[in-house]
Amino acid sequence: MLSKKSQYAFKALAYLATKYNQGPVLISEIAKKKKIPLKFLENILLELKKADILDSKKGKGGGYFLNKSPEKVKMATVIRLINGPIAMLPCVSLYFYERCKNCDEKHCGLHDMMLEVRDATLNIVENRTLKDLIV
Amino acid sequence: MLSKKSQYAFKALAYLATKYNQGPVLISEIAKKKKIPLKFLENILLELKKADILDSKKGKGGGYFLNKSPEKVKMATVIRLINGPIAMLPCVSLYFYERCKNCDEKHCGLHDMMLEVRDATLNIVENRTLKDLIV
DNA sequence: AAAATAGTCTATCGTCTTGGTAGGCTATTT
DNA sequence: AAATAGCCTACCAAGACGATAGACTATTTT
Repeated sequence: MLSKKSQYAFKALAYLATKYNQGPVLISEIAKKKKIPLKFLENILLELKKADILDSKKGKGGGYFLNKSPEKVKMATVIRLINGPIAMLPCVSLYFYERCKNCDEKHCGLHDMMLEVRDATLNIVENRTLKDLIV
Repeated sequence: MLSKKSQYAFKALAYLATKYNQGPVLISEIAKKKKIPLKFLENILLELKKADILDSKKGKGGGYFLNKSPEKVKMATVIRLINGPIAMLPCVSLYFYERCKNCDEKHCGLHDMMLEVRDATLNIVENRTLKDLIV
């Protein structure tokens, strides 16, 4: 399951995507329009900024805005950043890989199955972007 | 990510699948062979029994055993029982559905995308069984 | 320069989940 | 009756999750 934080992140990003190239948007505006707790949203946006997905401007007329066009931000990137691994097991994760203890990956049915699930999922989230969030 | 509990469950079930129709297997045997904390495994097996996946026998010569043949136990069933929802969002879950607050499912890009992910995943885990865990 | 604006940073907090343990109880066999 | 082996209830520590507080810094306006 995606955490609430991830859902908030996607709502905020979708909102910013609709405002792309229209200047900075206030955290408070996003929080109000998307009904996200303000201070919680602050943390999320900051994290997205540190990952170079967003940029910000301080002072009057400031706010947050997308650092690149919506179709350049992959869903997979955001999920990994805010939610963590996409795979169902560490031993089949690309970005959060960990070897299985007491289990030979070459002869593990669970491993093989979860690898399939991972690929099926990646096939979607690696090929969708923030642009697809705007309906 | 699958919880450690789920991974233990699958290891235990895979072991019991290899012993299908060979009489009861001691919890302690499974725990030892699969390196699972004994008391924790007790809980897991009991849960699987209550869900009619396993059955047990008390007293000498007792133990746990599969209640039906390995190919009749779907991966999806076990995941839902031990791990919870398969979908990434409550609003696209079949068995744990919850309506989205402040979000119209008919016009939500995230919803549509997560529906795709869910279907891709279900397509695998609904069509694989414990039999596929044995290599 | 001062005041206002708006993001940044650090810390904290209550609650729930996760992983695991303990110990007694009950049913079945020998 | 004694031994075996699963059943049940309770508990606990650590960490994750969702959220909040408050002080700090950078930028703009007056």
